[in-house]
Amino acid sequence: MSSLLPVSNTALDRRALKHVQVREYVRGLVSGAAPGSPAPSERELVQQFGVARMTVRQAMDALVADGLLERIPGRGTFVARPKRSASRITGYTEEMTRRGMLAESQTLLARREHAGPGVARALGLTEGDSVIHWRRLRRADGVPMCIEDAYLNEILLPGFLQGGMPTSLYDLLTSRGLRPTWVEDSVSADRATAEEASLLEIEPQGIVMRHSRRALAREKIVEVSRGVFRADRFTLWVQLGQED
Amino acid sequence: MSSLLPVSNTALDRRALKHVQVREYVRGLVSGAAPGSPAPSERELVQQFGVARMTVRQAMDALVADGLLERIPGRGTFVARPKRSASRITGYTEEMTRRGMLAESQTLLARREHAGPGVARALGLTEGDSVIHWRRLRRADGVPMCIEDAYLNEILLPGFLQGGMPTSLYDLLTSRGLRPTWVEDSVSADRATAEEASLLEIEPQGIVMRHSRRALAREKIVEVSRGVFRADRFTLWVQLGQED
DNA sequence: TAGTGGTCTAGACCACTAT
DNA sequence: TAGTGGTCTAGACCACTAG
Repeated sequence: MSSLLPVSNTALDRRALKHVQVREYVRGLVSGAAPGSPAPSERELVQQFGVARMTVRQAMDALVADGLLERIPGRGTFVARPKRSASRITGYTEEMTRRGMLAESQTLLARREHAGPGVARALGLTEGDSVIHWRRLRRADGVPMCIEDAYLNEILLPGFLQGGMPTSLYDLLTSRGLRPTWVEDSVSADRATAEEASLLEIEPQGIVMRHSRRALAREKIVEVSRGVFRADRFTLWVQLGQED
Repeated sequence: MSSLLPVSNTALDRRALKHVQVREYVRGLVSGAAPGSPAPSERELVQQFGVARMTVRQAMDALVADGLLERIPGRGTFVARPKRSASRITGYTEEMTRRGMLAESQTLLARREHAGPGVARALGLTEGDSVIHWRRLRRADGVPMCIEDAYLNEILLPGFLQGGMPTSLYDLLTSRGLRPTWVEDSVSADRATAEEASLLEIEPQGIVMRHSRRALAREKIVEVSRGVFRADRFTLWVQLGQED
């Protein structure tokens, strides 16, 4: 089904596990291939790599579990068409960029505070513990879009306030290995307060969407935030996927 | 680690695959067990079932992939603590019940219509195709909460309008094997129209949240809906999870 | 040291698909 | 009939953990 390569091209590297080598070899073949195109058969890979079939199956199992390959009994193994997936967990900058808008932020406040009861509970800390409070006015294509208050667990982010504030919190969290892998969001609709209306440049009592988020990375709460969005310029989109 | 059972208690049923039998046996042991408690060791199961170790590993691999078990090299296999997962895909009835409220619905309209351009595109049909249009006023604990317009692909739901309308659309879809496994939602905030305000029993121009959904089952669009929620009584909650 | 999971071998038979 | 993936065997050696 696929052209046989000389063994020298797929020679085993003694330092790596065999099933990993087979897996990564097949992943390379498959990445970029059109959905439905055939992968090498298991017995073909047994020949190429000189390993047992169970070893090849272990490699292929991983790729099938990843959704890259699809097995069809009696026919072969094929490149799977990408499955519809759930929304990626993003912050404001990434989300607006994805929508083709220019994301800008203006820091209104960035300091260490003692956690009040609400923030402490949300961050899983004790009242009075040190937290980072970062308030920004966030624009999209130059127009005010959102006022965001983020509270961060300072223990997880030492030196955060010294480092010069980044544009994207999520980029920074990613670089520290703390990109959220689970979030709980709530969204409601309300009228803006006078201060909010002024900052967002909307009419007094104008409609806003209030967004709250608790974000976890490595089973720890790294971010708690509240965002107030102009309802006339913001629609929330969410995709949800479920197995079976 | 676990008490040995007489072989007769775990005798092999010739009609079922061995790895499935081992898997379901272990699943039974594990369900309800406290996180962290040990599962039988692989070699123990080899003895009990009289199968090869690779067969036991195949069974355990499935449970590990399901997130029920966790392997710790050198120590054993243990009941994993449940991982935080994404929101379950639900309809109104299920969601309100989950929140501890009584969900009731009043059908305002249920009929076959010819799809307009918007609905046709959303359902992946051609303009003029037959669709089911179902409009309901939905209450929670007796109070109006939402006006929902659902459009359904009639080809996927033959005889739908004849069957007596159910309370829960998602229960019906589930029973027909068409429970959505992927949805795309959008949520925005707005002022109610006069008709909406009247039905929802809120002040004219009161604030509402507009929710739209496209729902897929078996790679086909089964439901397209729009809901208008009273903003004073409804907050949207979403959990999102991501691997790594 | 005994027990665990991780990896790997070299076969085997089956049901199924395509030619 | 030849090839495929699905299942299964009966061993083996390794690194690691715990008493």
